[in-house]
Amino acid sequence: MASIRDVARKAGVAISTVSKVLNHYPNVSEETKERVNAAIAELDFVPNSIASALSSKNKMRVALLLDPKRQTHAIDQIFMQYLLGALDRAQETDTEVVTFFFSMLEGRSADEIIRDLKSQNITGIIIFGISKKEKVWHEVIGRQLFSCVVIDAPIVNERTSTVSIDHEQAQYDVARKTVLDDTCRRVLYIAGRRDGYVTDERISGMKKLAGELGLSYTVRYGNFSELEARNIAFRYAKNKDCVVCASDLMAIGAMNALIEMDIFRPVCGFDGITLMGYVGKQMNTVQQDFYSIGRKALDEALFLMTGGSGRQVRMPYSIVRMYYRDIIC
Amino acid sequence: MASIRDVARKAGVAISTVSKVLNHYPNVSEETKERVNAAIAELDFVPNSIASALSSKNKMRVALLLDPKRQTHAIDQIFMQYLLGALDRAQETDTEVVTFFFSMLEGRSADEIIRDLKSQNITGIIIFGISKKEKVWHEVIGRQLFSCVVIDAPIVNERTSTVSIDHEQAQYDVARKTVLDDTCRRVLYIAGRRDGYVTDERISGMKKLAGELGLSYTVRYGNFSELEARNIAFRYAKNKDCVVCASDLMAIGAMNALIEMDIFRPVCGFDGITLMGYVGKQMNTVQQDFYSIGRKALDEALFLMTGGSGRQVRMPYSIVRMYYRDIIC
DNA sequence: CTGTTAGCGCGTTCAA
DNA sequence: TTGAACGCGCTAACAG
Repeated sequence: MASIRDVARKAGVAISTVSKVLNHYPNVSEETKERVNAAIAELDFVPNSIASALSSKNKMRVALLLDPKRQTHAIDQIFMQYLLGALDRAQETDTEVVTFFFSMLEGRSADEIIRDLKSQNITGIIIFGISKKEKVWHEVIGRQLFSCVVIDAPIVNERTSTVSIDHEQAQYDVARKTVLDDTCRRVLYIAGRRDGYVTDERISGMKKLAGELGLSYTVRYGNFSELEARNIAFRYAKNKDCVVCASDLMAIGAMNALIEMDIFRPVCGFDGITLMGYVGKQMNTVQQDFYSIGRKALDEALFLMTGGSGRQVRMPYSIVRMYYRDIIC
Repeated sequence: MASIRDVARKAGVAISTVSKVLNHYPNVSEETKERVNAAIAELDFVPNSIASALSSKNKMRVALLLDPKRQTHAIDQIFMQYLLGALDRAQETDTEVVTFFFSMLEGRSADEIIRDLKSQNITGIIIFGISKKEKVWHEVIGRQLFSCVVIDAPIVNERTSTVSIDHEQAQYDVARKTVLDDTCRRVLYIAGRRDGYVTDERISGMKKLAGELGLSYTVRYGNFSELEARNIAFRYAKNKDCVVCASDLMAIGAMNALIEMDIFRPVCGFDGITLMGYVGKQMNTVQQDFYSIGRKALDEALFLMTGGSGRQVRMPYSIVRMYYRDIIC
């Protein structure tokens, strides 16, 4: 691998000059700039990112934090989209990124985690998925030692931004479509987990809709579990006109229960995971939503790391974020 | 953040001495070792991994390469397990890891990719999922400039190892159980993709079983698609006694077809994805398999990076790697 | 066994 | 506008 020194030699300039060209400094004449670029091209030179990170104290390194197993396995698809979006954007913006899973830091104190992160020169953290009782992480965020971006959790401070869709409105939209299509009056709403931030927002959406249309609705917590949703549907669906679920996985569970009970009720989910059926095509739009959130999260992290203040960022969402299938049985 | 110099000062030794105890060098007296460790503890010192990577030319940095969208979205769960396993092991062995997705390097030539990787001081690559026609990557591997570990693809050279389960045997086992439980004679085998490495191995397993038990079997390629499997089942399942699929997703598709046709046939899948039903519990064993493969892959990368020669590594697999459900309709 | 010295590859003053 | 020189934090010879 050619180093910056080789380039300097070949271009007949000093190392620092090459560095300046590389980092788009203002005070370099067009002529030498061209000579340097020519040398770079000829030598196939690529700056060593580690050396650069060590030298410039302000190289951005951000940690991506995922928790695949906290809620349910089946949302891995969503995390993948988050991850893909963030990594893509990281590459575009020339940002170094480190992937973590919650489990890798489990059992450690906030101090230990902070040291660990600092030792890796990490200045920004993006957290995909955090519940209300993740005490340690709330402390890490609260200390404001890193620029943090939290997805789907309303935590904002000087150095922390939150990125998410408007879950209340989204749930409202989805439920509304389901209810109106079949003129339902009694809704069974299967929510996620009590300790999840979005859970309450989604319930609010349901409540709002019920208020507007004068519906009756029952809320039960399915904890994003297919099995629990199934059991809930078994128990309550019969006297309802439709089932609205806070996740596709739970929608599958509910539907299976309906099939076994041999009754038909419209069911709708939320995430738009691919598995939801061959209808397929349009679901990809929803996948895109998660991808976009991942990208946006990285941008927001950069924003914070370059001095921006924490804020709330709302992302758009696809209305296709819904599932509905007639069941013939 | 305290640096190595602070530690040296506080312990009253030279910087290099601190470095030696940090890296567990042999020639350090117990006494100074303790003094240094005390200073480290007091100052809450954590070595800066970037600086260390820059300095020691042989610090291991390995790239994890995933391709979530190549086959089908629903196997994200498997990739997550791979990733988790590899990252966990990386942390345990103090190895730096960078996560990539195929899409991030798409369209680039082998040379460009190599430069990119080299510039990041990457010496090892773990590829989770590669098809026969990934020309560029085959070239990168062939050049033997990196220590490569390829999952589920039989590529071995001086610097390349392959890690996988015995797909032939596994498919044999799974199919055998399905066939024997219901004394089936005619099997519909829905394979994956023609360009997938494991596809042929699995078909061999099916063939071997058919030979031993004198079964008749038909092979069709479902390309790991739920929809295609569904169509195949619609077309061929009627005259068969059971359906053996190379993936759970295809098994779901096949089952749905059977339901719509209102006929019953045993169906079995392969991956053991969580979504496969509430039976659930035991499926986790299979998830473990993927996690273990991820871990093993990282170990193998380290082995190669420290001078080991490429080889084939076989991993054990759970027989629960199967799906079977009675359908009442 | 310990300390001194020289880099690793690059960013960044500060003179020139 | 350019370049020499220093330093980032650490590892790795080599002396002592």
